[in-house]
Amino acid sequence: MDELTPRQAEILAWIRARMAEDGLPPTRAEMMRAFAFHSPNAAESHLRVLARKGYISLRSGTARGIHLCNREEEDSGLPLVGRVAAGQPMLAEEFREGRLPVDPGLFSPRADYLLRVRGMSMRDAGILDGDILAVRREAACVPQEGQMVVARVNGEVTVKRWRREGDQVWLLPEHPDFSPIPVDLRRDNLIIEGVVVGLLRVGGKL
Amino acid sequence: MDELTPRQAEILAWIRARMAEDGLPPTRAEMMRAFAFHSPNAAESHLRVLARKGYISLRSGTARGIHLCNREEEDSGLPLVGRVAAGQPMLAEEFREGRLPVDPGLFSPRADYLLRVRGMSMRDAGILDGDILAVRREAACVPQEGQMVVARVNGEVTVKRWRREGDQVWLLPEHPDFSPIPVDLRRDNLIIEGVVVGLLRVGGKL
DNA sequence: GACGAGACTGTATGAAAATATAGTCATCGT
DNA sequence: ACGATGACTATATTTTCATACAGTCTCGTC
Repeated sequence: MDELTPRQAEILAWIRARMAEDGLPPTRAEMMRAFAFHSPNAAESHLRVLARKGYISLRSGTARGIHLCNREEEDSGLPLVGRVAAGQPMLAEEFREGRLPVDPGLFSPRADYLLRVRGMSMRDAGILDGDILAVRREAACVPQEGQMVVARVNGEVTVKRWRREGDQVWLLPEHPDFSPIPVDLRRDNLIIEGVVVGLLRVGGKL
Repeated sequence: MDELTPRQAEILAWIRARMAEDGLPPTRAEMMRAFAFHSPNAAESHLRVLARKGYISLRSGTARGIHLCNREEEDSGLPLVGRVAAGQPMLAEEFREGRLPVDPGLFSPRADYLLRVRGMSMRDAGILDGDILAVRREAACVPQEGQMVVARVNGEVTVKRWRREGDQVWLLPEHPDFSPIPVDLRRDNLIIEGVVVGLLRVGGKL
């Protein structure tokens, strides 16, 4: 996919906006008016370039025959992250299990990604093995007492309830067979990967 | 909103499909070809009727200026049903708590509606009070052993695990404080309102 | 049996839209 | 200094489209 010049990007953005707004791709004449061109050919040649670079496709001979070639990335839904290896960033490609068609705004605050839960340590909070958590990335922000967080302790990712007493943090499981994880903020490396804002269970063992 | 004739409904359905398929509303000529009309005016007059009845709107003077007026019903997402009173149909307006932007196809089999859970009788299956279940309507179909169902026993709606032994059905809770509900198919009135295909927990007490 | 609504045919017409051709002007890399 | 590229102006030429007008044929109903 070729790079766009600023002008081309501007025009593509406008086309996107127009199509989102009123559902119909623009004509050359409409583009001409919008950008104060004095010739429909200015629009035509821009469309040609955008088509050549793969951002749109044009159906010849048809009115408003402009079709957006969607970047696969900004599709829709949220990325689902599976097992995360120690030391690797959360959203690294290797751990993605795909995307689920979930509206980020379904949760409040909105979710940034989905994480598949392993293990039963949060069973008594109604979170079972295989469940999918909706997670809000809360970069460098202190969680509320009792909030459920996705934390990374010395590289290891875990989902637990948050409790803090000064420099001492406790990551509390919700299952009698598991023990709280003590974290000393002065010694241990603690990263908050996000707070849990929702839960999704689909298929399988309902 | 006026009723449509079968022919009009057929044409509206085709327009919907066309627009979903290739993103562009059809022209009169395209409709003419699709329905083997011999005159573009056949298409034109159908569009006029659909517009008059409020199913579409037409932008005059613009190519492909057809816009679908979305029935609020089939908007998107799924209806969320709250407390259901005895004897009333599941999807009656009175019990709707609104709609959630959830893709029905997120679940498999696909969900038909969402139901908010009351009580803790399914706690040990990871279903808590206030949780939202995705339910697939399974009209007149026998559930699988052990499947979680939304059942209506003598008018009362409940979510339980299904177990059948001949004419005797047991609706099993998943909580030691609750007792199985015995249902005698010869005496009791049992309606399966659907099977549980997913779970959603959003906001609040995570 | 007249009447209107629904579902068309058949023919036109002008505006809307795609698209070609021939240039201008500035910028950038070689 | 030169050619390629980007961003246009200006004018034309077809198609493509929306849309009007004048009918036909078949129902159901009043």
